[in-house]
Amino acid sequence: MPWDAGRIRAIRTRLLDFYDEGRRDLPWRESLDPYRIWVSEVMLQQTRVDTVVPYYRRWMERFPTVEVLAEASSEEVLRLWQGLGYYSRARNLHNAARVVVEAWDGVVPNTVEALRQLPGVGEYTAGAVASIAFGAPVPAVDGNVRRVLARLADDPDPTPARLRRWAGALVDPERPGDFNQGLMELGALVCTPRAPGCARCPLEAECRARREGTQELRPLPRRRGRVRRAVAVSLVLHRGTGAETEVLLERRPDDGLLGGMWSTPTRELSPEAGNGVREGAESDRTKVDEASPVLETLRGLLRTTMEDAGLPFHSMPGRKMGAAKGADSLPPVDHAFTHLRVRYLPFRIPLVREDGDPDGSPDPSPDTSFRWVPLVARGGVPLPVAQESILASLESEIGEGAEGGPVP
DNA sequence: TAAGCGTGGTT
DNA sequence: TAACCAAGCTT
Repeated sequence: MPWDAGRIRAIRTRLLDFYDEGRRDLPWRESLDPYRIWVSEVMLQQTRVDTVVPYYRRWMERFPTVEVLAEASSEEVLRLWQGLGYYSRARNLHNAARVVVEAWDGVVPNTVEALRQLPGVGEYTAGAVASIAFGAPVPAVDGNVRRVLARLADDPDPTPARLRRWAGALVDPERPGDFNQGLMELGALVCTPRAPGCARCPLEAECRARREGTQELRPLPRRRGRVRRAVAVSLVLHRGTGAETEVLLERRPDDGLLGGMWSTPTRELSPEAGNGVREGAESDRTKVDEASPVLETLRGLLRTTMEDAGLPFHSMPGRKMGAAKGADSLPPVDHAFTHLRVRYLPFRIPLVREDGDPDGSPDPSPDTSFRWVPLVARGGVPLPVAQESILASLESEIGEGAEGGPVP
């Protein structure tokens, strides 16, 4: 343990003073309601405070209690999370709310061990909720705390177990929630990853890295894996005209990338084909000649989509299986995930309903994951950012030539 | 233990 | 443009 009892007392006092004077006014600091603290901690996982604030306000307006959240549909829950990323957080929070209502009679459990059992609640979140909402003298080690402690102890790469031990010894038993938030606040505002403000740090006198001049080298950056690159074809089937336009969307499986979110049917190119496309791609539209792997992928995607959604090919008069060649490309959309960079190549195909043909473009049967959704309102379904972008370009394309022409 | 999982801001 | 980062969790 790098600090004796006297040092620990000094750290507690100075940190709590710092927090009392400099704490930011944030919406989740307006009450100690465990549910509200819990939601904020989940939203803040790997996400900036400024980004979270508006989401948090909307969430609390719609889901003010754990009971209200538990009764909501997963569709609406994801819709309110749309744009925040890491969507498993929303699914886990929703499921955890149901657990709290059913197994805990609607009362959020007050121990680290019990909180830890809830889906989406790990060691950090359990400690944060237990200390902030319930006053439990337990540590809460996030990225900020890791950085602050690594510098205080001048340890290049402290293990999680060591960090928990240190934080547990330091936490103020009288005000554990404020102490833990103070540690995080210090990391966020003063003890920053680059150019830390040591001159205004309340713990400067206790900081070994500062004394050694190594503060900017602590802690060691986490090495990250390679970012995979991919090219994918997206099929934008639409029917109707103008404000009545609808697009065919598919709900993605609950596990994996963008789980539970809705999307135009999309298929990745093989890695080799994807590389070829990226090398040749310059224009803002995708050219598809007969031998193009893009066209092959689009053909396969079109066929399986029509089959799976139960749409008859005669809803594309004169085109049938040749419909893919008649597809119009929309502008490519480049999107970067944490571990994946995708170039989406969207193609649109209008499905027409001939007079007297009631099966022109029927609704998919309810047991499929497909649905026709109004383009303008997006049907209220949750969409990933890249899909919003694809649908926006369809809107602007359809808007031209419709009433009034393009918007100035 | 390491990889998978989003997005937007900053450098 | 690319790399890096931000109140982590799950498998």
